Amino acid sequence: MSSFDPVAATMLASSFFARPTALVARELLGCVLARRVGGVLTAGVIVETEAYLGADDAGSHAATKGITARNRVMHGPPGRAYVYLTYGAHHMLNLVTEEEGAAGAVLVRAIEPVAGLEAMSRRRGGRTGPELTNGPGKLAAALGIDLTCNGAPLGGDLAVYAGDHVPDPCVE
DNA sequence: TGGATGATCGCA
DNA sequence: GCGATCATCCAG
Repeated sequence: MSSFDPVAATMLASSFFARPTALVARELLGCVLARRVGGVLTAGVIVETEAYLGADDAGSHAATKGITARNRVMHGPPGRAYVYLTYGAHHMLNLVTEEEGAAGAVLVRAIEPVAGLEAMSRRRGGRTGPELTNGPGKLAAALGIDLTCNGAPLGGDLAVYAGDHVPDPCVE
């Protein structure tokens, strides 16, 4: 019963991502990231995100003066997946934010698996536990995210849903 | 703590 | 065309 139900959940529309990156990153916390591959549904609650504004963030790939093939997706329309391979062995799942023309993306650093645990564990080489998706590269591998998902629009095999009850954010 | 590993960026 | 960098993960 702990399984995630995409039918009852509300999928986040592109308008949700067409907002300030920092805000989207914060709002994404608690949301459910769902991935469907070969009819197998895997999903996890986003527990940690990192906002990458782009031009102002030196760590972002968009820190360069112009738009490169890699940052291209960042500058594109929101509500799309930006998959990036780093260290030659790990994929990073980013969600493009801001409206088209503005660079922005949110890196999903960690999620808590709620559905398709077996599939995730299987992809992780039989590993289990919180370490399944306790890291950027881990969650991408667990969800089966690869470079083929780069630039893929959300709503298909990859989508983000709002939790049944989003906790009231305490203003700090 | 350090190594592995693939792709990308900037410059000549 | 070459060298350097990268938002990490795993093993001992």
